[in-house]
Amino acid sequence: MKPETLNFFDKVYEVAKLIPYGRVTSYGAIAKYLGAARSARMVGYAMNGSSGKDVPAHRVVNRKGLLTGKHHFDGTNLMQQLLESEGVKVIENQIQDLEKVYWDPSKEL
DNA sequence: AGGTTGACATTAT
DNA sequence: CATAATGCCAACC
Repeated sequence: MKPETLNFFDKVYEVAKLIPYGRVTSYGAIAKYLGAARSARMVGYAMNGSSGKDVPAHRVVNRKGLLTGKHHFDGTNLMQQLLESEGVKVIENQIQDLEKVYWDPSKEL
């Protein structure tokens, strides 16, 4: 039986799960890796269904390194807490040393 | 079956 | 160089 929508979303989940510990990536990077470079918005949309899955959505941020999606999390600063817990410095929803923790699947993979 | 929305990104002013 | 507006693709209602 089909649990849920098996499509672009699942692909996004797969990549999100591949994000190394203490590392972050941007929606556009994942989208590009999937071949949908212009579907960056879809990636974030897909994360909406990440709830209950093994997808570390807290490791996915926008191109600015800003935790734009923290609004969708359970708590208010939950996302930031998770990132800091992995060694990623986050101040005011903004990731510090983004260039250090940035992980591009298209490059690393 | 169609219209609107969306956790972004890019291009133009 | 900084800010603003539009575009994209696919899913959701």
